[in-house]
Amino acid sequence: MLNEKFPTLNEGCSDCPIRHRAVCARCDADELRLLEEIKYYRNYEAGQTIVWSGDPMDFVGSVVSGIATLTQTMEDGRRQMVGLLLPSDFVGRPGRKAAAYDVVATTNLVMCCFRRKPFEDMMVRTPHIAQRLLEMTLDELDAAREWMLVLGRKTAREKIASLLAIIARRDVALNMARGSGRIVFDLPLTREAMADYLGLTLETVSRQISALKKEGVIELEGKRHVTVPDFDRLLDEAGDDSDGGVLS
Amino acid sequence: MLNEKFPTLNEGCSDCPIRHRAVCARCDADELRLLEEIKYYRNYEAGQTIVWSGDPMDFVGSVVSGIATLTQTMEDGRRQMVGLLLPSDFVGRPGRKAAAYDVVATTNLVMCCFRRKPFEDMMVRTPHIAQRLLEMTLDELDAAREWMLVLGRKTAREKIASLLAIIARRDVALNMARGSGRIVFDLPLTREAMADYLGLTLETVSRQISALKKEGVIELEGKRHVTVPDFDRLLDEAGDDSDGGVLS
DNA sequence: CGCAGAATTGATACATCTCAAGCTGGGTGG
DNA sequence: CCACCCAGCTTGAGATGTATCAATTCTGCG
Repeated sequence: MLNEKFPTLNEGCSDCPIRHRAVCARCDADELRLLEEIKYYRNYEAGQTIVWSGDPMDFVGSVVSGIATLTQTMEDGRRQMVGLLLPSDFVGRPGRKAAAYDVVATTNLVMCCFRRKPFEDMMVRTPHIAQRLLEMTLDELDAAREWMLVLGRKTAREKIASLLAIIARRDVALNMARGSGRIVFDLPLTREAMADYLGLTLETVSRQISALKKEGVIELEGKRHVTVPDFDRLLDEAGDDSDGGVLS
Repeated sequence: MLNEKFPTLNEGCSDCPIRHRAVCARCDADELRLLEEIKYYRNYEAGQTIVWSGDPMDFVGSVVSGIATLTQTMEDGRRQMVGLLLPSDFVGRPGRKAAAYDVVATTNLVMCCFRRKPFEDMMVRTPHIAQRLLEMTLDELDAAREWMLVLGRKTAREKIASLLAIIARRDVALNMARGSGRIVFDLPLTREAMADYLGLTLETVSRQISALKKEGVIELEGKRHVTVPDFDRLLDEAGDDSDGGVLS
């Protein structure tokens, strides 16, 4: 594992890139100090499995950088991705000893880990952590339900457009690269991972991406580099309400 | 609205049927007393919509008896159920002013409601409530992810078997009617609601139920009364691991 | 160069949807 | 009391979207 692949991390929480969004977001300086005592960083390489479903999991943590996936696998090998973990997302469930899903790093990944038991103890004494975790879990539940609509009712083309829209939206939020109406980003997933996310085969994913490209909804450079010239058009293909879908 | 349709409710929490499973499960006597001051019961008839997606929602609450559903609807009318609410399940999201989904009573329903603002205030002061809500939300998230596998990867027959297994399991837990290996219950959903849950058409639901019946996996009396002679056989048809699927 | 993993493209099979007709059982009004 | 009605359900026949199987092509890399 080459250290140079990963950003050097300052151990302090105060200038952590996910400080204001992760499970620690509401903690004050004192609480952060307590967290710093039980935390440690861990690096994973692209493709590496972080834990297997059913295996004991003695830590919980936050994705600091990179992308991970949660997937479920049936006995005969059918796979369904059930979560896409982006920076600041939480991994693991307090109170649960074994992983319920396979957790896989799809890019190089840095995690901020807490040993499970000390973290659980701290949660009891620190309402700020539990409050934030509740908020994040409610958001994840909304996202999961949104995805149920995609899986259950959308066509293959709409599924692809929905996924592209999600990734595009995230990149706009991160890079603030508005200005032109064009959105540019790299797909963080292989065609197969996209298929697992969308409940499709990788061939269907490939065909639909080709179709969207041919019709000018997206532009492709190589396999992964995507340009969306007109985001509203993409949303339209996704079958979403044209408004921002504002909840809360 | 005929009162006789609904059970008469003792106003006290102490002998409430969902006392030990709902959001108030961890509350002590003092906390319960505070909750009692802001709670009120509300009855809904089968088929009645409790709130429409997007409408303001000035209360949260628990299902006391009966069954409700959460559904999302696309502009063109495609519908996906994203939640099935059973007794003790929580409705609404603290901090959110408008409903994110349509909430519909599919049977006569009794809800224990709390006005939103007082409940939110109380949550801040009462960790027991927030803790329990976190636990329940994590469980719902697991259920949603389980359902994503069903929607994304299972065949129509497996989907039906999965739904029957869920309902059967719930009834076993409630009625403790073990003894013979036979499980008997009534479907609380129409074919159409089942279709909305499973991402199928109602015709496909009907055909698959007929097939399972013809092959002896289930027995039917009328349209709704189901007998499962061999639960393991049903689980097998659902494509689930044969073990109990024990998590946590 | 040549290999391997990732992706594309084609031909065909098949599960589910769609459209359509008919059935069933419980309730209602004549 | 019976005929009718209607929502819920079943069943059939044909259309269609996606999966499956198979052959190439791309791309980066040792």
